[in-house]
Amino acid sequence: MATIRDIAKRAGYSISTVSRYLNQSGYVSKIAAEEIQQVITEMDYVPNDIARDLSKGHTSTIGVVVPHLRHPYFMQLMTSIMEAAFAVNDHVVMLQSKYDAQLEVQYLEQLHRKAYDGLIFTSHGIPLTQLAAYQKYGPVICCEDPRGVKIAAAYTLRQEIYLDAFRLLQQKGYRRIAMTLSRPEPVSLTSQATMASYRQVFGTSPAPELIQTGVANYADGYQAAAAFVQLAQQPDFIFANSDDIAAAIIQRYQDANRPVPPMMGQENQLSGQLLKLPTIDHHFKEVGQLAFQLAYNGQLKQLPVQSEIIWR
Amino acid sequence: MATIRDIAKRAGYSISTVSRYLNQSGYVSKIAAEEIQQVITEMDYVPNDIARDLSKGHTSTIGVVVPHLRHPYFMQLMTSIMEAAFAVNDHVVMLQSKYDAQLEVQYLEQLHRKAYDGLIFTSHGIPLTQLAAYQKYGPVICCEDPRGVKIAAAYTLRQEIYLDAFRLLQQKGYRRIAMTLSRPEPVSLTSQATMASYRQVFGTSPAPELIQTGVANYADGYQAAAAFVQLAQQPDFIFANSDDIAAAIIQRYQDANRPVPPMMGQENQLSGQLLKLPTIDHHFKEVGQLAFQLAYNGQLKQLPVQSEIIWR
DNA sequence: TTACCTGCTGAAACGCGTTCCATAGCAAGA
DNA sequence: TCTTGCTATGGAACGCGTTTCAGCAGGTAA
Repeated sequence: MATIRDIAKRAGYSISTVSRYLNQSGYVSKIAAEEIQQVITEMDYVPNDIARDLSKGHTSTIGVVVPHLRHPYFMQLMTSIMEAAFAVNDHVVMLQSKYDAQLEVQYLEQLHRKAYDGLIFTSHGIPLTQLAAYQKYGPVICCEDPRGVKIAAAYTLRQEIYLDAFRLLQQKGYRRIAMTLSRPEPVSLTSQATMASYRQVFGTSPAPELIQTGVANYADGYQAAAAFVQLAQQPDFIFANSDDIAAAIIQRYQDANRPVPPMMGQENQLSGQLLKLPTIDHHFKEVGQLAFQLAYNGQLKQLPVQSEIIWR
Repeated sequence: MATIRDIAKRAGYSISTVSRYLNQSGYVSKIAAEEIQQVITEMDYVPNDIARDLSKGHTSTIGVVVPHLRHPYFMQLMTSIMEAAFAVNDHVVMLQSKYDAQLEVQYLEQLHRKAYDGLIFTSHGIPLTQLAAYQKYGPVICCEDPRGVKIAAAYTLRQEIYLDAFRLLQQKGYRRIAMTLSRPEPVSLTSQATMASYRQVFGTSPAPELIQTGVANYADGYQAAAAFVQLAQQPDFIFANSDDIAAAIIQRYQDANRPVPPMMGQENQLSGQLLKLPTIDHHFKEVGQLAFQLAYNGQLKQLPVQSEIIWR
């Protein structure tokens, strides 16, 4: 492979001049430019990006940590982050964490090692403070309410929208509300927000038999719904953690030939549109864009985004 | 930031010894190892990945070119490629092409510039031969039948499965079959395979009013279905290019209060399962894995994968 | 005693751009 | 005529690891 030195030698100019020509910076005479270009074409030369990165001290790449891609939440975030990165010619590498603490730390260490210019955690298993500690090595952005932790963040105001949602349900007369959650309460902020909102609106915790945790996808939902179907006293409403999961629950009720309770989902997914389910759109597109901006500029801001209830 | 030279100096050993210690290669005495480790810990040192990449001459990163992420085909491929890359500690960067020739060439040039160790095209706008030409700079893998072009490939045998599918439909007595396609025939190999198979089984091309192109997602499908709904002579079967799109078509028929023709989708998506639609599973998971292997090993093999009709 | 091997270490070259700084010709302004 | 100042260009250091190779103990087999 030809290097910039080969080009310089063959063209009869110095490395500096060739570099200046390549980057269109500084002075290069027209004649020099032409001669250099000729040699470049002849030798099929292109500068080596790795060397350039080393010299510049950055990679124009940001890492996005996702537990997995099954949940549309991550998909939507990924997509909008990519879109934003694309606009400024940055690269995005997807990093799977599976909520594995070791992997998450590994990615943070890679930030330290300059493998990325910044790191966005769409979700995480290790404590937020630990993420924050790595900010000395580069931008680390989380996608949740940092609640006092000094870390860059772009996130939806879940608590607020859940309050609104439960108030709406209360107002519509629902009292016995079943729920699915992705991860149990102490671990997941989303679950925390959901439960806290419920308690605030209804004054009590929901009956334990009305809560199913560990529900992340259609299959989980179908499985979890079995518990609801069996209940002697049926819920009068089901608050699912995604439209797909709501769809799975409906399926299970139908397969069991039982009347399907009214329900709502989240994420405004295709399945919800198909089944005309009410849903909550958390505006993840905006969250992703903001997260990227924070990573790109290295700002330590915290940017909340408003969610939206879609009733249908 | 501390460098390996700082560590060497402070520990009183040479750079080589530190490097050997870091990589657990060659000889390092126990005492040296301990002293070096101590200094590393003190100075919070980690080697710089960019420098390492430059030295090694590769990035442990492969690029995956996707037109967009809306189509689940790309999602599934991406996911399985990532999964495979993850297993060997490689990184995956997602590259959006939007079928833009300029962008595709840009990514190929980046391969030349060593930004990636290999490049997987899940789809492409520029000719396959042009992709093939870049193989001199590194592995370039396509995800379609290369039909004689010398390029690494992992792909599903679409033509075969479409033949099977149309034969099945013929056998079930369907004769007036409507279709949705993502891109018009000369551009898209998938569309080509679909139409060729149709012609081979039924002896003629389908009536033009039964074909809708440019249909890539739910919204497109809903739109395109309007044309079918209006037809005086209704199709007796609809062959959609994805389950989601089939779902959209059903929706449109229902919204228009017209009887819904039987139909099948592709991709074995959630919507298809929900609506109990027959479908074709193209086994993209396997395709993605194979594509990654080819990129990783730099082999110039062509690996076809069998699809599967799921009738329900 | 010579030959050779193993354990351990360091100097220096290498990978390949970018950038700072110095040098120099030449023209316009003082 | 002497400064400035701009255009052009080159030398060399720099970014930071990896790797090759030479060298030097101490030990052992021939």
